[in-house]
Amino acid sequence: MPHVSPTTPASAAVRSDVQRNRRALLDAARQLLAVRGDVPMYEVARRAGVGQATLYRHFPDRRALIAAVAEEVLDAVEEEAAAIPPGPGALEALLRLIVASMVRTHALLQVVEDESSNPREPGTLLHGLVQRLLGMVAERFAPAKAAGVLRQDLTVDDVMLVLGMAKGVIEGLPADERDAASARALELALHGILAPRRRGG
Amino acid sequence: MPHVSPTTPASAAVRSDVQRNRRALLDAARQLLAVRGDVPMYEVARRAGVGQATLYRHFPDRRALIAAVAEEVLDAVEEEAAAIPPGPGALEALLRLIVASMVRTHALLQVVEDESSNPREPGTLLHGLVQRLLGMVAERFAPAKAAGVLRQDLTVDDVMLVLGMAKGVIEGLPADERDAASARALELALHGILAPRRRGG
DNA sequence: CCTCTAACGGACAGCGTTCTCCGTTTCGCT
DNA sequence: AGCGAAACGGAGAACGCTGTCCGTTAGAGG
Repeated sequence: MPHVSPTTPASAAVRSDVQRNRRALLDAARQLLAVRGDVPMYEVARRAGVGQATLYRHFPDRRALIAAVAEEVLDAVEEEAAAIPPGPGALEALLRLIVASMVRTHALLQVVEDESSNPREPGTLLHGLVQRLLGMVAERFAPAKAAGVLRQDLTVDDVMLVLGMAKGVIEGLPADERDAASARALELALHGILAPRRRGG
Repeated sequence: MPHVSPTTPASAAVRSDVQRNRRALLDAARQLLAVRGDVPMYEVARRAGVGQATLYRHFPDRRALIAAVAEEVLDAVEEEAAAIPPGPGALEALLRLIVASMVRTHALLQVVEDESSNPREPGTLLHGLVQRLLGMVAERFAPAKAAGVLRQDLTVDDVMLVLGMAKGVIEGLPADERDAASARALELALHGILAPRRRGG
């Protein structure tokens, strides 16, 4: 059997409708996840204009869909982050970027939640994404700390904690208030709510 | 009909089993809500050792039960808060108290979530509790601000935002890490993650 | 144009949860 | 002890959601 039968190409090219549907599903999911995190699967299918079976053929379950959306969002964040000039201020800029993206999709919120719940446990579908997020932050953390921009007792975990804090503010807030509230929250996390100290204590 | 029939007391005293069951239900709910926020109602009934119908007779729906638990927790917080010496530092102490209680029950998390989602909309079952929480904070906010302990651009809303941030850190975290993580988060929110400024900027 | 196959879609089975119905028990009073 | 009323409990109806089944459709190559 060194050759294949006529009508069965060895490795079939991806059919056009498959690509199209996958795109439609991801777009639909992203749009719906922008508003709420607990979107029913059939809503996603409906919005994408496909049957539920198609959805499940592309993504074996709910988590897989969320992960796929989150992955695309992370891609976008990474791309935007690439435009940030490296240096002590890069971490702060990255945080603003991430929080702004969290406002736009609950998929990223899931990633942040997963990070805080089981930081080191692999096996989760989201784990790879958590690692990516962690990596992006860690990369900018070191220079910032070295330059003395950050408190000296700070760890990367603390920075991730800040993302968890932003999550708390965003979720359950009507969409049109998320931007302002999360920006303010990040501002508070960066500078604190107490009056500036005179010295370095 | 100025007098009542023998077997129907005008305003019946609360039957002992009613009181007992109500207590058992609230205790069961509080214990279960300490771990997770999405406890099934029948679990609460089972833990309390009563039937589901009894649960629903006492609390018309899920939200009513949560609200009742939250109310008791808020009572406790208020009592503890009374022991805080008034003054500029009272707000910070109160925040620690509230966050510590949020760690111990998801009922309070619900209140905080409700606060952020519709701060001014009455009608909600939790609205009264939100008001109480808001009141407790506001009471200590003014002195702190006047004493210059707080940043001068700060509003009470910002302080509530800090509670929302703590919520984000707490929820979805395994119970045994909540204390440390939320305390650290509060610390960050109070002082910020950036290095101390030399002057007052 | 024809055929083969992979992909599709709607309907539905299954599940976990909320809330209700109704026969039975318990309380409080005499 | 006896009685009426109120509260109880388990069983189950109703619901929303997830994930699957199978007859039908449509893509791609000959």
